[in-house]
Amino acid sequence: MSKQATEMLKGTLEGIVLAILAGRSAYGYEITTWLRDQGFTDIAEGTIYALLIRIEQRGLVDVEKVPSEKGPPRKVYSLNAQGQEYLNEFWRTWSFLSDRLEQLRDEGA
Amino acid sequence: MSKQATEMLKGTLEGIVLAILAGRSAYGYEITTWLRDQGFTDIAEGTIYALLIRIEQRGLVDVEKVPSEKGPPRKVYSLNAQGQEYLNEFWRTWSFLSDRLEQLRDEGA
DNA sequence: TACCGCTACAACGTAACACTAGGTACCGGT
DNA sequence: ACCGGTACCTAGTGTTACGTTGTAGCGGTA
Repeated sequence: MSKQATEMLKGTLEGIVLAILAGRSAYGYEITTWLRDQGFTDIAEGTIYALLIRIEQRGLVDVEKVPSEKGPPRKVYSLNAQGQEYLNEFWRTWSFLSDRLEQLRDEGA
Repeated sequence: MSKQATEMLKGTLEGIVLAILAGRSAYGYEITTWLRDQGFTDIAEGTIYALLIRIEQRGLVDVEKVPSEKGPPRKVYSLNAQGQEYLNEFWRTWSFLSDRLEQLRDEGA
């Protein structure tokens, strides 16, 4: 992946995953494949798992172990109230940044 | 500053500064105050200077020392061809990310 | 003269995060 | 018995923004 994309993902990837979980519960492998389908072809699996553990430890998500037909049991994550609040804050921060950047791109100054 | 904003700035701040320099030449202190005016109230001075040194070493900007009426001489930065190309790449990367996020926000999934 | 505040730049160590590159384990089909 | 797909996890590395501190020139003021 381009170094630009890597750095730009810092902070936003967390928001992306939380936003996904706001729509529906999901497990790590599922999120990874979904991201790949969306065009994030170069996001490493390990990155997602590390991120999920982080947000779990921060208490932003609830976890449930669900046995799978194939392979080891799935850890299904779902956004809880605290996570929703954190996600709202994320959208506010991102909107601010997004607005500034759009302005810069249009005005050229 | 919120930790979210801090992380989200990684990668984007560089693009922001390059975008500013695409519009006009500027020196560190000027950029810092401009950013503060734009609402980036918590960006540290040291952060900007470190960033400017980085992009200078990568050859994205040209530098000219200009004596100042007040204080030490200014290092005036201006975007060169390579920097412009890098900036274009930045916009492409950012557009991709921005599109995905807008989609997530609207669909809620 | 002595001091303060503003301008302008730089250096040092720290925390957070995504990446690379592995590893473990379970299952079905050949 | 083996391989590929599913599903999860860990250790170490590099980049980046932050906080803090330091240097230095200049103008105003007491």
